[in-house]
Amino acid sequence: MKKISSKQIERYSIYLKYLVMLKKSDINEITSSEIAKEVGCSEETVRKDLQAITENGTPGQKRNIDLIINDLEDFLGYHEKTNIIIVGIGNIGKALLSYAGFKEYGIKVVAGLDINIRENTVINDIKIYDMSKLKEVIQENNVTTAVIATRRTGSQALVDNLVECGIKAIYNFVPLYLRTDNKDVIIENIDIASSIAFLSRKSKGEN
Amino acid sequence: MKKISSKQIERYSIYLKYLVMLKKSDINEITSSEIAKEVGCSEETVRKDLQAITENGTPGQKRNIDLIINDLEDFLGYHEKTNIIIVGIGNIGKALLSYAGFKEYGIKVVAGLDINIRENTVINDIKIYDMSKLKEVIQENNVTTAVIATRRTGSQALVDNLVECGIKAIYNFVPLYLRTDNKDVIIENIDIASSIAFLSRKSKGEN
DNA sequence: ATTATATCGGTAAAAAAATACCGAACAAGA
DNA sequence: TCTTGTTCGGTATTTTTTTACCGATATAAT
Repeated sequence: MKKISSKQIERYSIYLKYLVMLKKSDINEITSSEIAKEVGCSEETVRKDLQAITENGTPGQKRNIDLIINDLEDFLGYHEKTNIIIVGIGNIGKALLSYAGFKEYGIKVVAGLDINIRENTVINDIKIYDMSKLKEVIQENNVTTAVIATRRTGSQALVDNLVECGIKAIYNFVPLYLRTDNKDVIIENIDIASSIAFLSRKSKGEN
Repeated sequence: MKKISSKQIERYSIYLKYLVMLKKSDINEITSSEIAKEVGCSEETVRKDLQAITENGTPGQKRNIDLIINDLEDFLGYHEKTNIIIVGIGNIGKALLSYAGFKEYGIKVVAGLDINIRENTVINDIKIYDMSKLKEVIQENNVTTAVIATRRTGSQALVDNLVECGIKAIYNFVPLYLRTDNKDVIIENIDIASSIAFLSRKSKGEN
């Protein structure tokens, strides 16, 4: 299979949302050019994107939306059941524990972790454990994906620890660039405040 | 000034975090190749990146970290004071109201907004208003940047409304692809759950 | 002072991504 | 059945991004 660029992946997610929306309006077929128009890229780009992950359309015929949606969801991993843990139960951690949006992407938060946790803490039906239980929680739940939202201090050590425990994917809300030498592990660094600051600056023009 | 690509911008943010970390260890000078090694890109890329936003270094001499940090922060907009509002005070909205990370990027949350708000609601010293006050709040605080974290329903209409009220930058946590035809307005669509699902799938290999 | 070392910035080359073009194929209507 | 209109997928072109090369220059050691 051909390599798929990150920009392509972003577009997939946009296509999907658009198609799902159409589906709700009982529209069942669509052409590449219609998608292109909505998304704001060229018709050819859409075709090339779709060719990479779904079966070819028939010339002269519109594409079946259900089929595309299914293949997009497949590609984006929504059909897989994903167990995750959330490490760091501060403001963001708590919000994620209660976030309703996970379900439809197949994500289940199986546990939260933090330091200084009282016994039997539960948020939104999710049990919160003390950090000392980290390895246990990961192994017993067969988790390979972790979201971290701790303070800066010790976050790189936490990453090392998570990798050690068998975590393969880390979604990082700590405003630091965290990394690992382990090539089997992916880390995605998110910095909300930084992104907003830059977005704002960009909107003010002086680029 | 030359055009700066989005990948470049990502790297800037990584450089900055690395340099700030070094600074804390009382390191004051650095070479492009050292940065490259840390970040995992080529030495030439780092130089080209830096050339675009900071003054040239001197051959044979290491670069002054403070200088680079300052120019990076400038470019990324951290030195500007940015007022923002948060629309939609659910889980994520609340978390953002209490998020400590904004300050160091020059961001100040001046108000929250949602429907069905009781009079005099305050969270983390930030006043929460009813949506009916939207225009008022935006204009009185001279806000041009909004974060939205509402439900899906009506979110596109909200965007249209925000644009109407003079908002120029929207950071969107609603899991929909929201857009505007106004070319002066930038919208950045974030979908946490989708990103995590895809990250997880990617880590499991079958790409 | 001279030489060795290592960095610098600019340009050129390579790689990757987006876009445009084109003949072929299917559907619909005459 | 034949014609017209529209979409399809593959290839070619352009654009963007990354990487590599190169002579020049500053520092440090001899």
